[in-house]
Amino acid sequence: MPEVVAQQVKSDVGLASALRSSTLRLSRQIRRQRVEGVDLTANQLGVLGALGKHDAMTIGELAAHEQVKPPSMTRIVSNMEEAGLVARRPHDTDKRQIVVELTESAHALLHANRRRRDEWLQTKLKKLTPEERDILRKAAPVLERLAAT
Amino acid sequence: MPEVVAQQVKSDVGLASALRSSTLRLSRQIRRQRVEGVDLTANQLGVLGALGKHDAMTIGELAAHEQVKPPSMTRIVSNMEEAGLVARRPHDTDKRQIVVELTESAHALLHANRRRRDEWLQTKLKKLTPEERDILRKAAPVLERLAAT
DNA sequence: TATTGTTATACTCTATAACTATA
DNA sequence: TATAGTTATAGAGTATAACAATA
Repeated sequence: MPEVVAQQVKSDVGLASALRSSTLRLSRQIRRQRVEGVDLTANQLGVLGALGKHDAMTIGELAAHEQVKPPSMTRIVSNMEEAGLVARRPHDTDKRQIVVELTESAHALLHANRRRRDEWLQTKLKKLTPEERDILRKAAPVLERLAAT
Repeated sequence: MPEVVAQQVKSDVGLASALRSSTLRLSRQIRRQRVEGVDLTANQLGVLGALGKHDAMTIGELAAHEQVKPPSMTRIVSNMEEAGLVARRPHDTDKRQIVVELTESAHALLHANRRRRDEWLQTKLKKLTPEERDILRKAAPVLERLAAT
């Protein structure tokens, strides 16, 4: 019954509720799409994503970002280093700190994951009507603004 | 530079990419909003959500849904039972199976979480322009359709 | 003296294998 | 004989406490 949905969405309460449920559901499906053969833990994926954005971070920064304690992050980074995903190097000025960076293969993995998810989403978008795609095209910049703040 | 965004979104590739990144980012922020004082593990939250949708599920169904092995689900359910979130009862016809249901307080918790997230989203929506909200109102049913399939 | 990261140790969570009850 | 759930045991991951190096 699309009328019900449309009516709910007229109010701001209904809009928030509709956006919440569809965003959460869609995100779960997107997250499921990733390159096979490489199985990482949730925290490893988090570190990968954080380093993909911030380029270089210290152990402490990564621990705070992923909400784990420093000793745990030491271990996580060590495992990822063994797997060839990250590299440690000394901080430029503060010799106590350790800077962690992504390796080339980790960058490639991130890129491949992103591509796979986009391809999956594209096939889903193809199943919509042209009018629906138009609506989403207009909504995309708004959603980006909503997510950015 | 909004022009760049608008131009990217003209193609289906750009639309998929924009939807992917904004959906994932927004969902992370939504997930962060929840009632305080009640800290549950990811799997406990998953069980809570699954039971919220399907009302009553067996241990085996929950294990498959949360992608853990039956012995792990036995433990998860036992912990949640101690916390007063779920209750076990025997299956109506098959005495081997155990049916798990949410307690009243778990229903209340789910409801409170949903409300908190909606309120948070509403304050974010208020910061948009009326035109942007209109665009989202039109897009909401499309997003629900996209997430539903 | 404070801070960053690591090591040592204990605890929690999950999986595999074995067991019990029911189909 | 097969299936659903539980129990026993081992392995992976995280946290707290103690430690080393540097600020």
